[in-house]
Amino acid sequence: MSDELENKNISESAAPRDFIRQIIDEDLSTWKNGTKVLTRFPPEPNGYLHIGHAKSICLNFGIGIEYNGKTNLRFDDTNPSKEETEYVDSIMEDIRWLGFDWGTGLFYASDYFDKLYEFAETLILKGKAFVCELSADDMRHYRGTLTEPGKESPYRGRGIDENLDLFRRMKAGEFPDGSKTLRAKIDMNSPNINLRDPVIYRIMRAHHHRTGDNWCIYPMYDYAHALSDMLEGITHSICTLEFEDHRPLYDWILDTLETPCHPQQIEFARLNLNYTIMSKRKLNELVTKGYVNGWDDPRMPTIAGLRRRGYTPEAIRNLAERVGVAKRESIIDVALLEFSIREDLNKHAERVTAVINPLKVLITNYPDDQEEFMDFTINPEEPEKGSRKVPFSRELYIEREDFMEEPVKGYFRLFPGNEVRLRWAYFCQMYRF
RNA sequence: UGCCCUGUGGUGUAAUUGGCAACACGCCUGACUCUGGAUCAGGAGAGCCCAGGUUCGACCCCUGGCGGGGCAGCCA
Repeated sequence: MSDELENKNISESAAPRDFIRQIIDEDLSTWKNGTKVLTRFPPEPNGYLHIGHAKSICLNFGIGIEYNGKTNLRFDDTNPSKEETEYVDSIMEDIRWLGFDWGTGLFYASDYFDKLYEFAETLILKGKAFVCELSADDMRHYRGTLTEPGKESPYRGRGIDENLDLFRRMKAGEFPDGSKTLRAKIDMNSPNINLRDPVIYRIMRAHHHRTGDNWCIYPMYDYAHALSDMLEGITHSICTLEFEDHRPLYDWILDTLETPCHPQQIEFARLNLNYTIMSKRKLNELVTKGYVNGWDDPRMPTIAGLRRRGYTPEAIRNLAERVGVAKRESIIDVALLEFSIREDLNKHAERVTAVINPLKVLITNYPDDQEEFMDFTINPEEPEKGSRKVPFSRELYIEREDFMEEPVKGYFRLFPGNEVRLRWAYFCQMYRF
């Protein structure tokens, strides 16, 4: 009995699994995180979500649902100079509209600013971070190039106490913007540029949408992201390909801090659609320069735009499922997006009829004084939706396109001598016109 | 010319992980007097980037090439 059940489950879940789900299956079988599966969707609130984000949302939240796990929504708000609350509101609305729910898992990277700061001091105490005074320009020169190793900053050898003192004073606001940074002490000779003593804190006096003016130093993405994932106990941190080279840094941060949990970062290829702009920067430009009427302009590939355009959440979710998940960069044909909405609309949209370009038809053998109401099925695929009544009489109108005086080959609609069926009504034949 | 990733029909994604390639979209043909942008039935289209190697046998393993993408923000 139990064997049967097991086999059934196996065969039912035998549908092609993408490599991420395969990794999760494997982790579950090796009991890596027990039975826990916790993902997260971490948008930066600096723009509206677009169809590309939808793929990531469906992936992350989809996994949360399938594995009986959860998915957190975490706003990655570590750069106050470009983030706004208008965006966090729109992002939440769009995710809900797509049909997903983060439950109690709503967070902001800024929720962790205090803890992040503590971790930074710990790094300094461990001799793994130092305060650097190189200018942005100098730092770039010291970094080396893709083919040449970098040079160590002259400030790299500072003592722990001095670093700690300086970092505290950075936080206290004693130094001007850009004058100092806190850097991880890793390896200036690394072939991976992300490991050449990356900046983890910068001084920036900007009003933060949540913490106001409490801080004048803000953590960098790599540092904040790894630790935020860790603090939430994320098991699988799914992101796009361009962060692949950042994974060693992600791991270095958690390993060096010897954190109690260490999420696994997994990268997949983002969605690309032909003829479609998928860059937040460019979409932002379209909006701010007034080329379109806002982020929800129906011409925009944003979730809000698609919604106004008439797309349904189902259609978008189906698209995400159809395009799959893999690591190779690809460009999906918009025809697939269009197919998804046609399919969904064909299945669920309620039909009504209208004659745009009318052509009068006289049913010569139908009584002049009679009128009856025909049942028009609202949606043939969903008969439970019932029907509505439409009058039928001697005189009625059809679409001009449905008639051709001289039919071309293959024309099956009304033409002299031809008999056709009037949908949901009678057959009729044309004698004169 | 450093490091990382990637290379299967037109476009995407698969192949129970060594036994000669499936699914979806698109395309073509036929059927249908009730949405012809629908439905149903068929079909064409890749021999898996290339070259060696291992093996009875490789899309799946090894070696070497070639192609595509990413990385030098105090952005994410």
